[in-house]
Parts: sequence; C-alpha cells; structure tokens
Amino acid sequence: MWCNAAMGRAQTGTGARPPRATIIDVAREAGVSPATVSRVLTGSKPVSAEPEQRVRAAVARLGYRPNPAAQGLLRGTTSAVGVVVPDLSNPYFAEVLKGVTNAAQHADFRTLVADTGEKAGAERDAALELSRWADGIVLCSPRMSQWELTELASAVPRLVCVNRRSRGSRIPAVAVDFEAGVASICRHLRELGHRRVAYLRGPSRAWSERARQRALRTAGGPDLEIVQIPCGSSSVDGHRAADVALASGATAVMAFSDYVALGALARFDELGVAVPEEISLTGFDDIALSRLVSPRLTTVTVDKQDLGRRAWQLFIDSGADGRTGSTVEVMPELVVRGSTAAPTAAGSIEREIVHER
Amino acid sequence: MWCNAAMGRAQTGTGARPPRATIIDVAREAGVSPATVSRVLTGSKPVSAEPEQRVRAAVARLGYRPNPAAQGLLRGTTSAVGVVVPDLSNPYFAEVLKGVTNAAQHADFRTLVADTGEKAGAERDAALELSRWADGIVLCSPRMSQWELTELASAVPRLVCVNRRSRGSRIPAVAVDFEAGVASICRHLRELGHRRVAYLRGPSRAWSERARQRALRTAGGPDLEIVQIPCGSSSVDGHRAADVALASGATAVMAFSDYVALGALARFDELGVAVPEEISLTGFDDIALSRLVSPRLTTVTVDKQDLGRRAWQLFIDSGADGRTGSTVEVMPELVVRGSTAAPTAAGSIEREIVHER
DNA sequence: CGACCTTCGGAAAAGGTTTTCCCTGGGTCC
DNA sequence: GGACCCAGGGAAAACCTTTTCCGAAGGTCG
Repeated sequence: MWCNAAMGRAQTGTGARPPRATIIDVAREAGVSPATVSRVLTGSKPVSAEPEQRVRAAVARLGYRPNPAAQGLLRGTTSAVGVVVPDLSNPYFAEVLKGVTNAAQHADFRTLVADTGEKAGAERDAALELSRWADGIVLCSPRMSQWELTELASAVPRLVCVNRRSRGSRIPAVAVDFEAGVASICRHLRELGHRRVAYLRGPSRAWSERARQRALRTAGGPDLEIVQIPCGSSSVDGHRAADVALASGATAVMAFSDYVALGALARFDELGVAVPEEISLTGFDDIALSRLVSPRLTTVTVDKQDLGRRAWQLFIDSGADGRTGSTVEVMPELVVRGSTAAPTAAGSIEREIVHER
Repeated sequence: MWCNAAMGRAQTGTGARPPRATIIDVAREAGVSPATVSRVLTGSKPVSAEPEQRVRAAVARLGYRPNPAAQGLLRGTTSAVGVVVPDLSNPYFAEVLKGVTNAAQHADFRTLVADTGEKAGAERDAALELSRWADGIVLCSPRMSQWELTELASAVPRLVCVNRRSRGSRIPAVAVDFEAGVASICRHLRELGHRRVAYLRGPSRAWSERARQRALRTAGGPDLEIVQIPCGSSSVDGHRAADVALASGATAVMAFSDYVALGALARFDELGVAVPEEISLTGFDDIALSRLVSPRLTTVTVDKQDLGRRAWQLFIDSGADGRTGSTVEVMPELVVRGSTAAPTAAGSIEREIVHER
C-alpha cells in the first residue's frame, strides 16, 4: 500500500533523492495537526472517520513512513533484538539465527547480528555494542567466563542465553540437555559392544563442552573407557583429530558435534578406514548434511530453529521483568543411522596398520 | 573502560534498572555543558585538557553511552546495513552474510538481517522494512522481477545486489560469473567423454539460474546434450530430483549448486549408484561440506565471504552517490575432485537396472 | 597601551515523533 | 432550558544528541 506510493514518488524524482516526508508534511497535506496523524497511525486514540480518511490519503500520497530513530528516541525502545554467534559459517548457529529472526520478524522486530569469530574475548564487546541498538541480546553458546557473563547480564537490558545455563545468575536460557544426549550416545555405543571410545572434545571454554564432560564422567567406567582427544568445533578440527582418535585404539569415535564428525568422517574416508565396519562414529546436533553423507551419521537430533524460537520467547517474556531467570531445557533424541555398528576384531587390526603407515 | 564502569554501576543496583545516563547527567557530573561533553566524545572541536579530563572521568563513572536513536535522528544516518537473504539455512547465504557482517563490523556498522524463506514475494517488503532502519540494503540472490527490482532500488537509499546483475538499471552488484563457471564444468565433462548431461535446475526466478541457462545454450550442442530437470535450490530438492536424473539416461549430473548436489549424492548412495563410476556429479559454489563427502565433489569454487566483503565495498562506495552502478564480477574456478570420471558402458547398464527396481 | 584575532565553552535550536494537557463543541440528563 | 460530561483534536513538551551561533577571555601585533 504505502510502499507503492513511496516507490511511485521516488521513481518520478531525478537522481537526487528528495528528503523523506515527515509527519508535519503529512499533517499539512491532510489539513490536520501532527498529533492527529500520529493517532491515526498508531491508533493510540480514536480519530473520527473524516479526518482519518484525509490522513490516510496524505500518507499514501507522500509515501510517508515514520522515522524509526525519532520513535525509538521517544519510546526508549528499538524493536530490535541482537544475536551474537561464535561463527556464522557453522550451520548450527545459522539455524539458530534463522529461528530467532523468523520469530522476531513475526513480532515486527528486527534482528541485528554479530559474529565473534569464535573469539571468547570478542563476545562481551559485541554484545555490549549491539545492545545499544537493540532491546536486548540473544547470546549463542557464549565462551566467556561465568563471571564475565554475570556482569554482562547486568549491563545489557535483556539477555537470553542459548546453550549456556548458569546456576548462580538468573539469566534466562534455553539449552539442550547435553548430559542426556551424551548419555544416550554412550548407552547406544555400549549396547553395541564398544568398550573404548575416543571423544573429540569441543572448545574447552564452551559450557556445552563442560556439560558433555559431566555426562562422560557419569557414563564412563570400567565397562566404557573414554579417551579424551583435544579437537575443536569445526569440521577441519575434526579432520585433524581423526588420526589421533584412530591411534587411540578406540573402536568408536564420539565427536563434539556433527560438524566435527563430518570432518572426521572425511578423514576416515581418505585413509580408507571403513565406517562403521572398522570404526563407529557419532555426532551431535543432526545438521542437515548429516543425512546426506555416507554412511549417514548416527547422532542426537536437536531442532536448532526451535532453539532460536524459544530463545525469542524467553526474550519477550523477560520484558515483563518480573519473571526473569526461567530456563528451558530442550531434550535431544538419539537417531541411529549408518555410522555406528558393533565393533569387530578386524576393525582393530586394520586400524593398527592404518596408523603405522 | 567505560564498560567496566557501566557494569560496575549496574551491578550495585537492585533488580530495577536505573534509566541510562544522558549527556546532561555527564555534563552536570563534570561541571561543564552538554556541548563540551559532545565535543570531547566526538572530537568535533578541540577541548582543552582540564575539562576533557573531567568529562572522561564522568563518562567512565556514569557508564555513559550516547543514545544511538538520538544520534541517528540528528545525523539522519544509522550506521547499519540490512542484508536480505532467501534462506539462512543455506550455507551459501550464511557465508555471504558473514562476509558482509565482518566487513561492516570493521567499519563500525551494524548488520540487520532478514530471511525471506525463499519467497520472492517477501523480498520487497523485507528490503523496504529493513531499509527504514539501515542506510541501505544488500540484497542476496533476489528472485523478484526486474521491474520490481528497479522500483525497489529507487525506494531504498542504497541498494547493492549479490548475484544479480541488471543491464538496464544502475544497481551496484557483485556477481559470480556463472556463465564461465557452467562453461568450465561443461568443458570438463565433455573432455571426460560425457555426451549426455542432466542439469538439475535451480529456482527459475533466480537470475543465477537464467545465467546458467544462457551458458548451457552456448555449451550444449550435438556433442553435448543437456537434459533439463526441474529441481530447486536445497538439498532435499536435489535428493528428490536424483531419480529423474538417473532415468534420463545421462552419464553425468550437473547440479545447480553444491547444496543440491549433496542431496543428489545422498540419493545415489541410497540407491547404490556408484559415483563417479556409474554416474558423474558436479556442484557449484564449493561449500565447506563438499570437501567432506565421499567422493569429494567436483565443483566450481567461489569465495562466498569475499562476495559479501565486495558487496560491502560497493555499499560504501555508493555512498558517494556519484559513481553508482558499478558491477564487480567474480570469476569462479573449476576444482576437479572425486565425483567426476569418464563414463563407462557398465555405468549406463547398471543405471537401467537401478531405475527399474 | 589599545585593538584585533584566536580559542574555548556555553546557550539554544534542530531533528521527527509521541503523548499529555487543555480547549471546544455537542450531546444528555435533570 | 441549563448544567454537566464526553469526545475529538490542537498546542506543546519531551526524548537525547549534535552543531551553530555567540560571547568572553586571553594573547599578540601594531
């Protein structure tokens, strides 16, 4: 509607862009006061039919759109949410971002995004900077310290965490139940007969990594030995760590995430190590590509967009600031696909050879 | 610095958030006028040492940060760029977004993002809406009509396109040279001995798809027959279209993109069709995962983050509005990996069988 | 020693919108 | 028929910052 008018007018202009119409222009055009225009547009107070008609006509004719800066200045609110992610290249975070954005769009909120490049040190500044332009921040998988996070939470109008719960502070959070996910993977591997599992560790500062470690301490024991292998959170990390995992003598590799697992899978393929015949492999998150590789990845499924949507919900709820601090836990679900199988003696022999060459 | 102070103060407060300090508060605290505070912070005019000291101290003590809405209102500029993408789940667009964001961050610009869910109809409104809050828009792979695009360009303060060139209108654009990319793939397949290639089409409204069609008209001929197969732009589309491609009797499948090719590859794997022994497969874009699947995908490599960076550069350049309309062309490069090979007689026989079952 | 120039800092306007306060006019109830 | 109430709309303040204009003070040159 108004867009048509706006575009029509701009079209007729020459290269020089005319300054945008203000509410004053509309008021003059419609023969009313600016207040009336505002009331028509916001509906804050009823306006009788006849002036309303004139205002609407004038708005359309001039292609008027209220200046958001002026609105923001007055209302003290921006109708925007900032999303801070460690790495946009990581499909996981891209999906979470998509979930937040779509939900926000629905509520007429805009989404600001910042990529910290996996640098924990950049998170605070990014969040702080973004928070100036937004009503609050959704912080994805922050790597910063607990102390820093608590401080940040009090400096930002609203803060919601994804995949980071903190007992002490009352920061609303939506998080996957990593303990349960890791436990179900361990159970699955143990039932298959694996006794020695190599775990490809994620970033040590990530809360989700620490949660996984908690689960491993519980799951590990005399009948299931966990070999810890430093790795990281990207597929190249997984690719690099695969050799070490192979050398560990484990019959199964449990990766920090699908993204990492895919890197390891590629490396196994390069080395001619058959999955799952010679070694089993599991991921975490169930990203889209995990269904496309061969063998398809056994993993734990998480609705990432839903994570974003729930974060948005928490964000909205924390507006009515009474009930801050609520935490939503999302339960992941094991999906057994082709990358896991019972260990074979042949597998371990073959592996020795592979490692020696 | 100031953040520390800000956080410190907020920390001491109770649950109720104190209203943010304004420039007036700082001025009072420092015993100067607001004008002086502004001058210290923006450096618009020199201020002697002693008051500057007091101002800086006051700013730190109060944790003052200028209100962006007020600044924006006055300056008439937002220091933000809007990015409109068809689908954030698509790694291609996520990478482009990352490129823009990182470049923008460098220039102290914020990034607003909108996801149109691959709906051509949503693009215009998303761009228009975002443009209210930004100094301009980077439009990724728009599917809208040429006419609509031209109109949009005149309604948005600054508009830069990615992967969409338009002869008529003077819209700055950065685009991959799809013709060259497709041509190099065709040449590669022909050199391998393929004579019948199935092409998995992208969205028909996408400019990049039309560019590919132009290249195919040139490349196709008596010695290279192109079979057109409707598909789409996502991996599930590729998965679905794989069967039709197989039935077409082609010895090679050229997918619209890597993302699509990975879907097709997964389907081939399910069907037990060996790649590249029984059928060759090529992608386009070289997304990260293409190096991780088995066989690794023969494709055409595009630096997607660089695309975003260049779009940002165009965005900045078009600020000095004299030289609008410049177009940057990015040349993709063929990378031959494991998914292509010479066709075999066995392959085509096998395929018949597969198709019949 | 006086006049002029320079430098520094304050007062105030401007930027566009929303909302409060107030006034006016018409309708209703007694 | 008069008093009161309600609704509708205008004037103006407020939101916060930047910048222009201007005044004052100090220094320099003639």
